[in-house]
Order: sequence, then structure tokens, then C-alpha cells
Amino acid sequence: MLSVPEIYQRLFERYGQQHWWPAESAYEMLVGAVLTQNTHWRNVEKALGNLGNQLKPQVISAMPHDQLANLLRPSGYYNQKAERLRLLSQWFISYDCDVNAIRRIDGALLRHTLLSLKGVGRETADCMLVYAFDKPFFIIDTYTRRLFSRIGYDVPESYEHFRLLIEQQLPPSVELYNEYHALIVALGKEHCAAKPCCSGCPLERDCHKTHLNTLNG
DNA sequence: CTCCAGGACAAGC
DNA sequence: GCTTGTCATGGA
Repeated sequence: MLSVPEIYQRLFERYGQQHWWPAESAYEMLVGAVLTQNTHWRNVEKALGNLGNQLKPQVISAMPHDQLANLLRPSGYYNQKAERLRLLSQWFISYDCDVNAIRRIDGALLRHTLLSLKGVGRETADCMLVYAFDKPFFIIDTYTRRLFSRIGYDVPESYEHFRLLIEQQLPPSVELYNEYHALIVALGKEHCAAKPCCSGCPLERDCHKTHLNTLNG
């Protein structure tokens, strides 16, 4: 069975550097992380496009709910997400929108703080920590669970247990965790975009099974 | 028509 | 602690 570092190596050889997160600033990354919850990225892009030059914490935190929700419509769950972006923006403003000030906070403490925000769960918090705040927490999402499960790992159902299991087998590097998660998503996107496909799979023996099950759930 | 996409939360056990 | 119903659009 492939080790955790070996899986990374094969993904990297196949897909190369991913240059994540697709955002122009830390704040935009935070917004994208909330909007993409259980939502296809292309729908998130539509919502981000609707926001346009209003994609700023001061503007979003002050915008009337219905107006913001309407702009977010394409990304789904627009009522929830409008409220959550408002709270997130208020939190960001409470640090004077100073990303470096937030980065100086201890990682574990910052994670706890993010998790206290309504609408920020474990996966979203870890994405924010890695892609906006340079803190090494391994991100667990549905693709990660499927991938490791099909390779043969006994994947813990608990998010934290799974995260710690992976982190024990990797150095605590933000750059590594950044790239690893982006590569797993790249793999998932390829499978979802090309059905059926089964050539050039980076995971050899589990190729067919991985593709099939990734498509069918 | 059905299924699901880079989840989170409240309620119930 | 873990499980279930809910939130919602858009593309395949």
C-alpha cells in the first residue's frame, strides 16, 4: 500500500504545482472558503463575479442581507452564506483587516477562534489556516476520504482523528499541506470532469476502482 | 428526471 | 461524543 508521502509524490508527478488558493488576497480566500462549502467552484466564481469590486470586508459587512444574498445566489445556500460572510467580515475587521497580525496568533489558538465563527467548521478552518494564515493543519475533505479509503487505509470517521493520522506521517510544512490538498482536489476534478476515464491514473493498482467510485460516490 | 459539488449546524440520542 | 434533516444553485 502506498504511504502518505508516496501518494503525494505520485500526485505531484502527475499534476505538478497547483498554485493554490485561487484568490487575490487573504480576505478573498476566506470568502471563497465559505462559498465553496458543498458547492462546485464554478458556481462560487459566479458569486464572486457578482460581488465584483464590492468584495471587501467593509462593504460586505454593511450590505443589507437581501442584497448580499441575491449576489450570492449562484453559489447556493445564499441566505446562510450571506449571514456567514457578514460575521466573517466583522471578525476580519476586528483585526483592522491586518492579515499579518492574524498570522502572529498561535496556530492552535487561531484554529479555535475560527471554529467559533458561525459557518466555519473544521475543513473550512483548516483551509483558512493553510491558505490564508500559513499554519500547517492537514485539510480533510470528501476527496481525501475517498482517496485514502480506496487506496486501502482504514479511514477514521472522526475528522480530527483522520487529520492527526495524516499529520503524523508528514512534516508540519504549510507548503506541503497546501500542495497536498490542492493535488487531491485536482485528482477529484479530473475524475469528475471525464467520465468514464481510466488512463494515466497516478494511483496505479487502484486506478479503475478509484475512478469508478469517485464517480459514483 | 436524478445526482452531487473542495460542508456546517441544530436537534436528538 | 455520533447521526440526521436542512440549507439551494447549476451542470452532467
